[in-house]
This record gives sequence, C-alpha cells and structure tokens, in this order.
Amino acid sequence: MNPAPTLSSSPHRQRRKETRPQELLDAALLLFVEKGFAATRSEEVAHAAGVSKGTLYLYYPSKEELFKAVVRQNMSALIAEGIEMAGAYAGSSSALLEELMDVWWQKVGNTPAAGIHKIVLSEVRNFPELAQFYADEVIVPAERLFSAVVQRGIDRGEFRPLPVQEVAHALMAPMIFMCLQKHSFGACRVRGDGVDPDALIHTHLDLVLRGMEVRSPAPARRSRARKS
Amino acid sequence: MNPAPTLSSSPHRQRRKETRPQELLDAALLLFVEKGFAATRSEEVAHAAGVSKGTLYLYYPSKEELFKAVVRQNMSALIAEGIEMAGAYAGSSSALLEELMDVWWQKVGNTPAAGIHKIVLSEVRNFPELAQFYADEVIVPAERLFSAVVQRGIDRGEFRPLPVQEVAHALMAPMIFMCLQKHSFGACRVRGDGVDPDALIHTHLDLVLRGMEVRSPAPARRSRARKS
Amino acid sequence: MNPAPTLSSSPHRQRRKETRPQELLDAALLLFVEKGFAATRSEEVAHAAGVSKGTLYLYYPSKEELFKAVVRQNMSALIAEGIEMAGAYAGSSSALLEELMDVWWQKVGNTPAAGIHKIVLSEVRNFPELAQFYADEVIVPAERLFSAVVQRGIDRGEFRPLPVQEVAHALMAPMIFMCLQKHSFGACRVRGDGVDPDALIHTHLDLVLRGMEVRSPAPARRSRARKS
Amino acid sequence: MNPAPTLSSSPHRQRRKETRPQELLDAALLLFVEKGFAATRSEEVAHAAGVSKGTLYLYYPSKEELFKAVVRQNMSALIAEGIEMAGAYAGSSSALLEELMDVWWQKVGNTPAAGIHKIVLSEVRNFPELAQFYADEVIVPAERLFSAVVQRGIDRGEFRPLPVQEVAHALMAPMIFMCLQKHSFGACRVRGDGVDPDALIHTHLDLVLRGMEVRSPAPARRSRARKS
DNA sequence: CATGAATGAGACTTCATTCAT
DNA sequence: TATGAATGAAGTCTCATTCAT
Repeated sequence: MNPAPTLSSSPHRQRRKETRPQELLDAALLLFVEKGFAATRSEEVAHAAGVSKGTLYLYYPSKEELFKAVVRQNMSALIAEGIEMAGAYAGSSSALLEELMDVWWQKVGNTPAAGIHKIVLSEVRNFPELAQFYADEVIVPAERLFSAVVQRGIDRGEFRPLPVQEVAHALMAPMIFMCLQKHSFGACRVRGDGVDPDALIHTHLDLVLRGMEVRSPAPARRSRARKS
Repeated sequence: MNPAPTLSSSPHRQRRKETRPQELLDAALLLFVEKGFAATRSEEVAHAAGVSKGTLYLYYPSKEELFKAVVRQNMSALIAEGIEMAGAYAGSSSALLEELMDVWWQKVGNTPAAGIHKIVLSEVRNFPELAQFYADEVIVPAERLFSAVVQRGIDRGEFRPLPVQEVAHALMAPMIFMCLQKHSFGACRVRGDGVDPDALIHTHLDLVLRGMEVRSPAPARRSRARKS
Repeated sequence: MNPAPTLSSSPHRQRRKETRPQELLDAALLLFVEKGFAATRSEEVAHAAGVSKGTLYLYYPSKEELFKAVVRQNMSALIAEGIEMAGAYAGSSSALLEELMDVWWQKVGNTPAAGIHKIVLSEVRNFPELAQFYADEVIVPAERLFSAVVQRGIDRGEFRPLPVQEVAHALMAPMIFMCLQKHSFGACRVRGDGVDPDALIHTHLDLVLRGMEVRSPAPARRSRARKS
Repeated sequence: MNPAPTLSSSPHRQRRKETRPQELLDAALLLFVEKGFAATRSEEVAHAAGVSKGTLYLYYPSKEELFKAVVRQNMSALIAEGIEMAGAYAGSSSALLEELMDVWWQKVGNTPAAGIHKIVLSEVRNFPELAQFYADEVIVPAERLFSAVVQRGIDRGEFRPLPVQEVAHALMAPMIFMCLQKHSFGACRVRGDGVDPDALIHTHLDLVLRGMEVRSPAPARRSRARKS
C-alpha cells in the first residue's frame, strides 16, 4: 500500500470507540490475572489492547476503575444470571445447587475470570477500596444466592435445618479454593498437587449434599470442643 | 576516628550477631503477614528488628531473599507433628480428623504462620522457585497425611470407599480457605463477609463427615452433568 | 459517505466562520481570567465557544497564541477614552483624577478585563514578547495620562510641585493592586484579607490628594534613610 | 586524585545533612521566583542544590511543603522582627512607618524573596492551600502590624482618626506592587516603565503621611460618589 | 471546515538498594 | 560491622496537540 518502503508505517490512530472498552477489558483481565493488579502497569494493558497509555485513560479514569470494570464485566453479570436461574428453577434444591455450580465452573472456573478472586485476595491490603467493591459486588450477592437456595431446600424439607450462611460458605469454598490454586500454584507447573479440579468439586459436592440430607443420622463422634 | 586502636573498646550495642538473622526473620514474618510483601518496606523490617536499613542488606541481599528465608524458616516441621499424632491415634478416624483439624487450627490457623500461605499464594507468579519449595515442603506432606487418615477410615469400615486424595482436599480446603480469608478480607474490615471461622469449619466438617459415612444412602439427584 | 455530492447539502451547523475567532476569544478571556492560563484546558475553551477541540486549533495554532490574541483584543482602546475625557475636563484636577478613577474602576476594575493584568503579570516570564506588547499598549499610555493630569494640577497651582511620574504611579498602583487581589486571593475565599476594594481606593485617594495639596506643610520627620 | 582517567568520577554521595535544607531552600527560592511554582520541576530544584530528586524528598515531603518552607524562611521571620521593632519603638509613628518600610525593602524588596508574593498571586487558583498558608503566615500578620502602627499614631494624636485597616493596606500596597512589577514586567527588560522603585516608594509614603496628618484640612473636592 | 479519538512527553512521588563514613 | 544519607528507576496520570474521517 505504501508507496515508499517507510519502516513500520503502521496505521496508528485507528478509530474504534465502540470496541475499545471491550478490548481494554480483555487485555486487562489477562494481565491482571497473570501478574496481579499492582504489578500490571497501565501502559502494559494499553499496549496489549493495541492502544497508547493515554487512550486507556480516555475510557477508564484510573487503574482502579479499570479493575472494577473488569470485575463488573466478568462477575456481576454472572451472579445476576445465577439469581435468575435460581428463581425460575423447578427441580430439587440439590439439583439446583449442582446446576449453579456447573454453570459457574463453566463460565468462571474455566476462564481467566477465575483469577479475579485471587487478585483481590492478594491485593486487599494495598487496595482496600477494591476489596470493598469486590465484596459488595461479588461476595455478598453470591453468598446471598447460595444461602437462598439452601433455605429453599430446608423449607421444602429436602435438607435438615442448618445454619444457612455457613453451609453456603461451605458450598462455595472449594470452588473458590480451586480457582485460587489454579491461578497460583497451578499456574507455575508446581509438581505434586495434581488433583483434578472437576473431580474434586464433584466429590466435595457429593459429600456435602449427602451431609445435608434429612435422612442422614448424625455420625457418632466425640462432641466438638467449644470455640478455641 | 578513635584515638587509640583498642580492640572493641566500645562495649555498647554489643549485639550477638548470631541472633540477628532470627530477629530479622521474625520481624519480617510479622510485617509481611500484616501488610503484604510489596507494602512492607525494607526499612520497616529493619526498624522492627532494631537495626538500620543497611544492616538488613548485610544479611539478606534483597527483599526477595528475605522473603524466601522467612518462608523456609516458618513452614518446615509443622507437618511432622501431625504425622506423629496420626500414627499414634487409637480412636475413630472421624475423631482423628477432628483432632487434627483442631490442632492445626490452634497451631497454624491462629498464628501468624497462617498468613504465610496467603503470601506465598499471592507471590507465586513472581517467585516460582519459592512456590515449588512450598509445595514440596508443605502442601504435599499435608495432603499425604490427610489421605492416609481417610484411607484408614475406609480400611476400618468407617467411611465409604471414596477417592482419598479428593476427600483429603475437600477436608483441608475450608481450613486453608479460612486462613486466606483471615489474612486478606478479614484483615481489612471489609463489610459483608462476617462468617465466624470456627463455626464454618465445624459446619463443614460435620457435613463432610456425615457424607462420608457408610450408612448414608446416595441422595436422589439428577446424574451429574458432562464434564467441561 | 454522502451518496450524492450535492454542494453544502447539509445546512445544519451553518455557523458563520467570521465570528468564530471572536467567540473563541470571548470564551478564552472568561476562562483564563477565571481559572488562570495553565489551569484552563484547551478543550474547555473550545467547548465554551461551542466548538470542538480541533476547531480551536484551526484558528489558533497553540494555547499560547490564543492567549496572546486575547490580550491584544481586550486591551487596546481602553486608554483612548480616558485621554479624551481628560482633555475635555473643566473642573479641578483632583476632581478629574477622581473621575478618571471612578470610570476606570467601572469599565475595567469591575469587568473581566481586570483579570488580564493579573494573567499577563503571571505569565510574563513565559511570554516576554507579550509583556512588551502589553507595556507599550497599556502601561505606558496609562502612565502618560495620569502624569498629564498631575502636571495639569501643578500648572494650575492646585498641587505642590511633585515628581509627576512617581505620583502617577502612586495614584494607579492601588487600583491595579486591587484588580490583582480581586483575581487572585479574592477569587479563592482565602480567609483573612477582607478589605473592601472601593473603600480602600477611596481612602487611598483621599490620603494622596491631601498629601498633594499646596497648603499642606511638610510633616516633621527624620530625614529619610540612605538609598539601598 | 583519580588513578585512572575515568570520566566524571564526581564524588557523588557527599553527606551533608546539616546544610542540605538551607541549600535546597535557596535553590528553591531562586527557581520558584524565576519560573513560578508549577513550572519549576522538583528535579530542577534538587539539581540546582546539587542533589538528586530523591534527596529533595528526604527533606521535604512534597513540592508544596518545600514552598511553605521557603515562605517561612524568607517571610515569617521578617514579620516577627517587624513586630518586635514596632513594640520597642520610641519615636513618632511616621518615623516608625518609614523605618519599617526601609527595613522591609532592604530585606525583602531587594532580595529574591520579593518574588514570593508574585508567585503566590500567580498560582492561587491552582494551589489554594498554598495561598491560604501565605495569607495566614504573611498577609494577615503584616496587615496587623501596620494596622497597629496606624492605630498607635491615631492614639498619640499624630494621625487623624482614619479607618486603620484601609490605611494599612494603602501603605503596603505600593511596596507589594513594586515587588510584583520587579518580578514580572521588570524582570523582562520591558521598555517604558522606568520608574525607580525607591523614588516611588519615597514619594508615595511622603504623600500618604502628609495626608494622614492631623493639621491637614480636607481638600475641596466634589463629594465622592456612593459605592458603585 | 469540523470533529474527537488517539497520542506521548512529562510531572510528582516512592522506595529498594548502595556506599561513604 | 553498622549506619543512614543519597540515589534513580519506575509507575500513575494529565493534557496540549495531531490527524483520520
């Protein structure tokens, strides 16, 4: 196209206002997950999205806001979806829990988005505002969703009467835990921790659901000590 | 400057240089756990150990090396104890599991050591070598210990036949998870995630142990969805 | 993009390009005076004039040039008026001075134009050329005008023989000073300097006029200290 | 000294904790006065003082604090001195005023410190906190000092009863005004404004003091118009 | 002519690390 | 050995200016 063999006459300044945010968000997610929030330079994100530093700030006023946008894009929408699914579900609560977890694992656990929790966890101390945002936007709603489903199971006589909030946590913990593993030790080819995430989650859910069942008698164990 | 070249004529600040590394390591552990790796300034560590910035660099050539030393120092020998206890235990496997967890929570979960896992997890990407060390020294042995106890339960007819490694993970996950919480979100007064660690662990263990019992019939659920 | 190459088929935004510079200049005056030169973003000026950033640069090649144009546009022809008034005046020189100052305060002191002096003063170091222009166009003529009136008073026996140029400065100084105050400290709610401009000018003029009177005997004071 | 002809083996890292603040303050005053506050880069100040950027921040935590220190060093002390002088003075109030102004002009007017007022005036809009500091630290105390002396003159029957605050301003204005001139138009070899500062101040003070005298009868003038 | 998306130099500030004393 | 003054690379964000459309 170029009449003279100028070196790298790359078509700078392509205008793409519509698609820019998405491109930036994608680049940011990848880099944040790979290197952490603090360790990712704004310029890297911009560069990865094919634009310059300044352009990034045209769309997101700060690195923190960029991160929030990444969270919103990747997590908030998903939770809304889960809430909707739960509201419309007709089957058993066990099945609903399984369904929710399957979807979540598909859409988050197996995507770069799974790294988000790790980022937040790693950087809380340095960016409390980010952590608060994440708690408000993701943790609390997710907890509410799972609590509601557990309550539904209890109300329908499927589960024993149980402390719902704690059960909700017990259900979510292993999934989040797997995400953390995957994006920390798992990402570094560390030898020796070769558990299959899907198998683990399956096993765990199976155990917990059995434990929640009405018919299950209490196992004979020594009475647990009071709080430490 | 000294008029006479008397040897060690000034007895003040006659600190034992043998104990310096230990003092620095202790200070570093506390600060790293409290503020994170990046947010802890070298000078703070030095100051907390009662020496000057320069002295720190006399013992550890960089902040990263200091970090590695902290991990090495604090994580070995935590596991041995558990292995020993398990070997000598006479009661039921459920009770042994509970016992192990209680002890672990006492000795690790409620001490600064619990923060180390979080730090390592946060920094793996930047120190893969460290992660490998941690995996070999901590993660794999712990996994082996729990697997052995589960196997013991199955062998003694207390538990259903189950995939031991996965169950081991399912048992450990919530505890590690709570440690992570405690040293991330929990440390920052982030509103909205107010679950009591002890209660959660108790609830979780209760559920999982029930789920592992021989007598418990499989809950009637839809067959699990295809793997991703 | 247009299917047919009709000439000027879109009559919307048919702005007279003749008036653009004026609109831009007006907007710039207001903003420069209100926010200072550096703190006024080019985009703000463009926006205030109802055009886009790019258009501003179509008319003025840089923010500095725009600034120069603003000064040129607003400062000429302020003096001519005063000269005319002075030439036609029939009353006492004191009254003429008062009259001049009243008018000046009305026409300049209480309008955005008063801010120009402050801007120029603030930016001389960066635009020496501009300062020269301003001196030639504004300062020198104003000085000449006041000098002439003072001379008139001396010639008519109203004032003592006095160094006219210095008296001229002494007369103008407080007014200019008030303009500066008004557009600097005065504009920022800085506590502690709450003098009323009109009162100050009145008081000052009163004092100076008395001091200029023929009848006034020299106050008995120590002889003035050696020059520096 | 150097055995090998290494290029620029300058003795970096000279330790001078005692003298550094003074060196930095001097460099800062010069540069701030010459280029303005915003336009002076921290690094320039550091370089002018013969140290690196980082060293500047070792002594002053921000550019604003550096500026405040410059003000304190150059202005605050002087005002205290004036207050003391006024308190101990035995002669007439006219003479005291003259004395105060002489000293001030010697110590400020003829030194780089004279540029400080111009800096503040130029940058108020962008650094309101700085302006407030200057008002509290310099303007208000100076005003109080002059007001007190005027009041003293009235109390002792030397001056007519006058609005003290406004007279105080009228006295200070020309001096400040000359400082402004000197560091704006005056600094740029602008042709045409060749008034001698000392002569102007002398003339002005002479006029105002005469105007303040008890014996001076009111000049016959048209009655001044009410506030505009 | 007009637009506004894109650019990138540049400013302040922090802090791991060095090294003269 | 120990100190702590000094260094300077690095990072975020701003905004005057450009230029493809």
